[in-house]
Amino acid sequence: MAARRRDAGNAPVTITQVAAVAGVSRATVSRAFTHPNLLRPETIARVKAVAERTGFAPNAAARALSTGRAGNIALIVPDITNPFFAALMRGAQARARDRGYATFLGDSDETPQLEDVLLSKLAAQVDGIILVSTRLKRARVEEHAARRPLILVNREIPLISRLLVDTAPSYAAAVEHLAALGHRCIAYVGGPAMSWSNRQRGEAVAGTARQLGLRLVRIGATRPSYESGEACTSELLTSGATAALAFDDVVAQGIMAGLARRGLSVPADFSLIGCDGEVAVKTYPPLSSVTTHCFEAGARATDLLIDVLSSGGRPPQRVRFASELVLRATTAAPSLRPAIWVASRGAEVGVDVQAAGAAMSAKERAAS
Amino acid sequence: MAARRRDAGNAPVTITQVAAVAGVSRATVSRAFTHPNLLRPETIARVKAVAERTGFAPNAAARALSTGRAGNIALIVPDITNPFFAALMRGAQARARDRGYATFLGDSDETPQLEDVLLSKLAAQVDGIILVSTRLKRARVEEHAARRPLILVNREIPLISRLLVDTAPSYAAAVEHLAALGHRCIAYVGGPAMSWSNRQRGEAVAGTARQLGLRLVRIGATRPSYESGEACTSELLTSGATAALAFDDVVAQGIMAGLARRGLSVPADFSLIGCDGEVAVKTYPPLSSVTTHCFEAGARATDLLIDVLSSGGRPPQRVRFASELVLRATTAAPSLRPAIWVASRGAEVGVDVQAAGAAMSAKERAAS
DNA sequence: TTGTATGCGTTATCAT
DNA sequence: ATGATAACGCATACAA
Repeated sequence: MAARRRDAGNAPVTITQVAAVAGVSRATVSRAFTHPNLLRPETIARVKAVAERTGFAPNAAARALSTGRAGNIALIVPDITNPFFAALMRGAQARARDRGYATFLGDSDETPQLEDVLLSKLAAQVDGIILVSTRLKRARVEEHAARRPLILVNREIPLISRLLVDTAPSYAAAVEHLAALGHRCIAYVGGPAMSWSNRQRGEAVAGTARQLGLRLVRIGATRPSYESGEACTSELLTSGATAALAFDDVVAQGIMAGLARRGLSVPADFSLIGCDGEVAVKTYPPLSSVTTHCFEAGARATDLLIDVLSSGGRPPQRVRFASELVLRATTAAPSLRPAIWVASRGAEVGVDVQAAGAAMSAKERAAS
Repeated sequence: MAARRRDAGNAPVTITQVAAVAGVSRATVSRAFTHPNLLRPETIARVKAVAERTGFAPNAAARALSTGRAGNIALIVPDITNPFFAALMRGAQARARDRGYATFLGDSDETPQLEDVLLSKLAAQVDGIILVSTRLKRARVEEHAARRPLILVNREIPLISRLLVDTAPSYAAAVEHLAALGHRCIAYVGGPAMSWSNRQRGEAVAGTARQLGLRLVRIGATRPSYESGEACTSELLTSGATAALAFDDVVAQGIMAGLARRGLSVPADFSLIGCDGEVAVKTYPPLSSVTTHCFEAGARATDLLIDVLSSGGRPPQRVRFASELVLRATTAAPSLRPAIWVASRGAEVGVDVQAAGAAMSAKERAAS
């Protein structure tokens, strides 16, 4: 029983106490909050007044136990600090709030194991789950989906409702844009191997490059991070490519820094295109990028989940979400001087930049 | 009653069913999960086997109702997409998971009203709340704190436990650093008026500037965003300052872009220092910045809350969290040519950059 | 329009 | 070491 926990003076006030004070039954108090239309206005007023005065707040657990509805959803993403996921979460959470749901947050740190743990723990107290860019293997996702209503964002599994941010046409357009500018050899700097988005983007780039007779080099950034983007720069430069499409803005931003450190300027020496649009507007020069409307996508994901919840067992939906290529200031005709040549020259000229970089790291190390 | 909801085929399996199949009482099943030490190993094994086979998962609502503990905490922040809060959330959520708690996410979109709504709705189903950088007025915070255990991050209210990321010494050091470089007039580009951090930083800057005989101009960025940072640039340049301390990295990043658009280079023409450290390492040149160790701060905040939860009514704690000034590559001796002069010259030279910017906005508008 | 009675699934007390 | 049973606070079918 719970009574023994009530040692503290400020025990939460319950429906029973409100009923006693207001001189009505517990059912009436309950109805005053959940079905006001069944009650006389004056009764409602009296009950609400007492509730206000006593500081009554419905016990969520009791309500959930009684109704079977928790009024909660869970949102599981690989990395909150990635601006794409952050914006998506923001949209999803805002919409959920507007529709009366509270949102659990799960950050899986890009690891399938943690995803699995989060999924299991959160499933117990939510009505449904939004699983974003999951790196979990299909069978495992299906098992979880069998237990709780679950929708996917950016992952394709036939019998599960899903929202797919369709970047393929935009990546194709991006390749065409680069070709039109005169680029003959381009690179795709990819993201996580298990990522549906990465496969989609890679295929769109490869297909279009083939059609247009462009040479394509593929470079892998395992985790979609600034660091891995920057780490790709050397490989990018030696590859012979004069332009690159990155898996996302964060990777592109890393590449921009890598190029700048080598004395190369974008887009004069190298052209670059990212994806998502959150970081892109904040770089200098502003990054040309495939905009995915992350915030709206999050809101739509919540809508889709709530649809699924209220439509007991209708066939799964497959919602496509459009993206657009937004040209800003990081693409231009290929440089006449090979970037790799400029870079090696830049290494000499830019000695103090490099040195400043090294000194800085030392300081950073000391500071942390 | 709940039975009528069970029309679907896959009703969740309960403790009662597991008990029946395993040939034990419900109490035993419960104990197998919560107090295994009270049971014979073979009994535990049998129960767990049945649970596994039937796919039993404890009903969180029932458990919460019975124990009075939800096993949840809530985290309320002004803006998830701000890298400081994103990193903090990540740390807080990770620690909470490790300590057996699930985390609700609330994004208040920088508005006190929404904060209030979130606080009220989430309070019902959590054991405690972490309220980050709240813009709510003190009395309101105290009311909420009276209902549920609640801790503050970066807000000072005497009787409530709080974690304060102490950036004052680092801002003071930053001012000293600029003075040592030879700057005589500096600017502080502030953040939200209701922000405790903003006040703290502003005072540290003002105090140190006074001590050192520096002229200080204060410029206000209402919301700590890239856009408002960029919007401050003109005012910054006309102010006569040769260096600026920003409220955070995001604002500093906006200023960097604003300067770049005017043909000014950092740090040659203008020195800049930000705060937080997440964005700072990703700009070019890398931004000198006060590192707040956001991730660890989040983890500590969770620890503090759980402390408060388990220490029924001990006196409130006040935890200070240190920060450090990390010098990267955005500060230097003041330019001999006034920045404002370079900027106006840059406006002519950089006409195509400006034009590109304008064209870009048009495209962006069309795309959205 | 309101009251009465019952059950939601779990945990904890008291037996055995 | 295990079983029987009474709460936990609320929502609803049913009665009035």
